[in-house]
Formats: sequence, structure tokens, C-alpha cells
Amino acid sequence: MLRMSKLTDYGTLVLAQLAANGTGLTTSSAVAEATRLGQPTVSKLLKLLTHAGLVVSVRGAQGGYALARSPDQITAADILDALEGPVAITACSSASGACDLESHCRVGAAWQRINLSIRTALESVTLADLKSAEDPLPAAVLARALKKSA
Amino acid sequence: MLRMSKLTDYGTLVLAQLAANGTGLTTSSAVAEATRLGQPTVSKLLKLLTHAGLVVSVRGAQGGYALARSPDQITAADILDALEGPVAITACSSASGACDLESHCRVGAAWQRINLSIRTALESVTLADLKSAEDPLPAAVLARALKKSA
DNA sequence: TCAAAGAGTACTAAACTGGTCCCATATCCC
DNA sequence: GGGATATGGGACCAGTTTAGTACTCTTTGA
Repeated sequence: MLRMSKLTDYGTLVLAQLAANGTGLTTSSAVAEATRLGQPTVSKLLKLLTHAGLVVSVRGAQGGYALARSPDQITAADILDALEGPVAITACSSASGACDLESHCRVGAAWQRINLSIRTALESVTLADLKSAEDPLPAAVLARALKKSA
Repeated sequence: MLRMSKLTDYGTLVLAQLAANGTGLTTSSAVAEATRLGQPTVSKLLKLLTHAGLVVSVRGAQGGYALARSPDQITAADILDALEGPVAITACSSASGACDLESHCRVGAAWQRINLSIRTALESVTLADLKSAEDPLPAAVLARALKKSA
């Protein structure tokens, strides 16, 4: 299905949630509440995203997470790279020699073209696009998130 | 990594092999020889491709497989569809309701856009492009394949 | 000094993938 | 008509990957 992993999908939701909270810090629990994802899962995702530099973290009490850049500077490609590694639809499109059939493989170059097209598509969509694609976070969800974090 | 399965990759090789043999019938064993893939695996792939209508089969002695259409009428999207089902990078981009977070998910529409871009890219590349992307099967490989089958 | 919150690591259960095997069916050749 | 050659269609198994959880450590603010 040429699908990305569920974690990546979740990661997008998490980032969208951080974007919705603007520049303020958000705890992982608050994100979990708002997104309906498991707290440990959200925590794991936020760690990965922090590692990738998409998110900044503040440790200690009153700590939390926030986007490292503005939403329009975070592309879908960034998210994919952070959570799944470099985009590569075939084994041989990522690194030469990774494919043990390489000497018999005559289709590599065209896949590279497709890969490039996909990457371009992914880079053309930013987190700002993602979150503006639908209505902003419903007030009810926001309120619940705030209540929890208070 | 947004990767497609290895089977799909192999399937492309198999189709390229059939294309190389023109309109004549090719047995699954011959394809396995030429592509260096396991015979059962090739057999399985050919069955799937036949089911999808990309390949036609002739049963019985002197039977075999051949492309159902000319290589320039078989797109990468066709191959993906045949071997992995409809392209859909996220669970919710394939079918509404498949995502149990749908009511909280605010990023669906943008993924659809990305999905469409990817599909367009896949449809723009045909099997003819794939196989012409590099040189035809090297003589050395062909010779080795023939030696094996002798 | 204590509590809140992130950092890091290890582990487990489930799902998927890749690969193989077996037997049924169809066709050609003798 | 019978044997050989091929595909058709399942079922099956092992390895890998993924998703999710748990636990402990470190940092920081009150």
C-alpha cells in the first residue's frame, strides 16, 4: 500500500497539536489527552521528534515541548525523515549496493525518478498546511487539555 | 521509509523480464532464472499479476506468461495496485472510517493531497520507462542464466 | 528537599512479510 | 488415452518489524 507507519501518522497529529498551542510549552500528557493517543506512545514520539530537531523540550517541572520552527517551516518530508528515516520506496533507491540483485536490476533509475517526485510532493506540504486543512482544534478539546495541564 | 514491499520490487523485475521477452510466452522458471529470484516466489508473483490483469497466462505444456498490454500501457501505479492494493500512505487516506481517531484528526485532507501527488507520479512512469531506464539485460547475465537452465 | 516532567533503555506481544510446499487443473505430445 | 509440463489456488511457517508498555534516571522549579 506504500504506506507509512502508524507512528508517523500519529507524529503528525502530535506536531499539529503543538502547533495549535502556539509557542507555549505543552506537556506530553496534554498532547496525549488532546490527540487521544496513549501517553507512553506520545512520549516516545516527542522524544524522537526532539531528537530530529523538529521539537524543542524543556525538562523539569513546568517543562514541556514546543515546535522548534514555525509550522510553515516544517514539511511532511521532515516528519517522514524524522520518524522513518530517509524516504526510499525501494531498497536500492536509498543506498547503492543495498540491493543484492543490483547487477541484475534494470529498473533502478526509474524508481529514483518516482522517488524524487514523491519527495517533492512531501516537501511541498507543510505542517501549517496540514493543520489548516481542517478546522482548528475544537474548543472543547482545547479546554479539556488545558484543564488537565492546569 | 515510506517503502513498498520487496515483493512489489520483485514484481517489477518480473514484469520487466516478460517485457524483454516480447510477446512470446515465458515460463515462471525462466523468469526465476533470469531475475535470480526464487521460483516459488516468482510463481506467486505471476499469479498475483495475472489476477490483476497485467499478465496473461497459458496453462498446460508449452504454457507460460506474457504481458497483457504493451509495456508503455502498464504504469508503476498499476503494479503497486496489483501487488499492494490501492496506494494509501495513511490508514485514513484509503477509506473513511478506517481511522478511529477520525473525529480528532485534522490532517486528513492534506495527506490526501500528498497521496494524489504520489499517485500522479506513479502513473507517469510506465514499464517501458522502467526497462528502458538502463541497458537491456547484459549478455553476461543472460549467458549465466542460460547456462543454469541447461 | 520534593514533586513534576522529560530522557533513556529494555522488553513483550502482535502483525506483517517473505518464502515454501502441496495438490488440483489444464494442455500438449507421444 | 496417458504421461509430462505448466499454471491455479490454497495453506503454512519462520523471521522481521511494529506498536505499545514499563521502569529507572536526570533535570528543574517551587
